[in-house]
Amino acid sequence: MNVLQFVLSENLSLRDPQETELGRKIVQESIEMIDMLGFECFTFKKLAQRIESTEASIYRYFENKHKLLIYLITWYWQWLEYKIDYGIQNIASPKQKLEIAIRILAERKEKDPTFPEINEEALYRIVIAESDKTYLTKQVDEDNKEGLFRGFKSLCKMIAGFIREINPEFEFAHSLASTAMQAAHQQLFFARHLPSLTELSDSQQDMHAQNAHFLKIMIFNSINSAT
Amino acid sequence: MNVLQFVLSENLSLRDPQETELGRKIVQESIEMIDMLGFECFTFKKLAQRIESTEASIYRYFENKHKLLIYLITWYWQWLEYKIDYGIQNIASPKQKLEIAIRILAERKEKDPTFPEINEEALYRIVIAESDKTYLTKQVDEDNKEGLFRGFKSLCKMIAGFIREINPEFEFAHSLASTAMQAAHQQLFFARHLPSLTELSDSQQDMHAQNAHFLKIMIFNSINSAT
DNA sequence: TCAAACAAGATAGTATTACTATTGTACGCG
DNA sequence: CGCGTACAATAGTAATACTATCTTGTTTGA
Repeated sequence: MNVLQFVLSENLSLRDPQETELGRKIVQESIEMIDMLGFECFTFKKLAQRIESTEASIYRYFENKHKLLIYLITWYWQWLEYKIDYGIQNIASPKQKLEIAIRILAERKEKDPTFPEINEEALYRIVIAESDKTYLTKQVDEDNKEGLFRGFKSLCKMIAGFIREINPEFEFAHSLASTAMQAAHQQLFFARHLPSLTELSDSQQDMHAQNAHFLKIMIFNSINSAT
Repeated sequence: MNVLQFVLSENLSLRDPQETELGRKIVQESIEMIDMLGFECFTFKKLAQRIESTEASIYRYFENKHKLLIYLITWYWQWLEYKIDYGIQNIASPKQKLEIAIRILAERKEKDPTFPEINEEALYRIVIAESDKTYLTKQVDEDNKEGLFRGFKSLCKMIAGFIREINPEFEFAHSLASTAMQAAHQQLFFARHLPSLTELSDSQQDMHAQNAHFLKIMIFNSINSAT
């Protein structure tokens, strides 16, 4: 048993994959496979072969691969929120809290021994390349009603809260927070695949620090604007 | 024949759809269908039924539906660039040029009689909901090598150019430009489907003006930052 | 004017995907 | 002992994303 585990929305899975051997295997191996193959080429059939189980068995945990993806992405956002929560303990200054949040958002992700079953580095790549696909669908409204996007929304609210603490007059706290959260990942994708869209470079060592620097400029200067 | 037509990359289509009746129909009707069904539910078979042609005939114009989507999105970015080019005629001040670009980027899109075959309003909705899918794939690097993303990159470069005219010291011109271009559409998507992520509201009349206002705050304050 | 070239319709076929349904079995618990 | 749970095994289906081939009708240019 784990020391810590996140409680994800009930609607995400048919049965809690953290509770059984097979469930944990599904989560663990699907991260590796989606990272390697990309979400479109990833199928339950291939996953079943890899974990030496059957398609039907996987379907008992996740309604379809879309829900599984949302499950993984949600886990990621909860993890980040947990890290930020932890990071701002005993810090009173809202500016400092926001700075810490940005740093954690942008920093390179490494294995977290608290969650031995999750390959956070692979999951991070999945978030960068696939997370938008969770909501860019025709069923977004139904999925949202079921609370499937709480992970992202919750962290956005937290960051927007820091922003409003700094300047309660600022009228676009949530817009700025969501824009920054998206940009944090998009810029890394661009750096790797469409480098002419960004100043970040995949080859530079401090890419993640540079990304945090960019986000800080964008956020802090926007907050204290005379509107 | 049209007065004006954009020259899109050769690699986007197997044969130029602007040249034939069938080609124009494919483009025209695919816009309506993707807007209505969403990209995943849209198929060449359904399109063929609608235009009373055959799947095989459509495949003679576009290798697959992914390329067709890129074709449409590219058309959109070229159209925006053309509108901005037109809008900044005889304007010398870089600040003003950037302001115009932001306004055009964020404003509500209406039918452009210059291009009678294209339903710009539907295409705009497609860009908002589907454009990220053009590059969030495992073949992004090959597609990029073929020059399929020139439309987006070109406009990004243009906007980054305005930014650097205003402040040549600013080190994240392209990052800021790409972030703003993405945010411009994302915020509208959020306003409609995930309203807790934005201050914009689908119901407010001046949503697009508000969006432009948000982007201006973000961009102009970032540019003149002391780094 | 005749033939070659091309556009596009008609038809058929394939591998894969995303499921659903049913049955059988091994294990643990009261 | 009997019951439920977990899961394997197998089969089947509709739809998708193509590919291939053959035919017809139209244009064109020598």
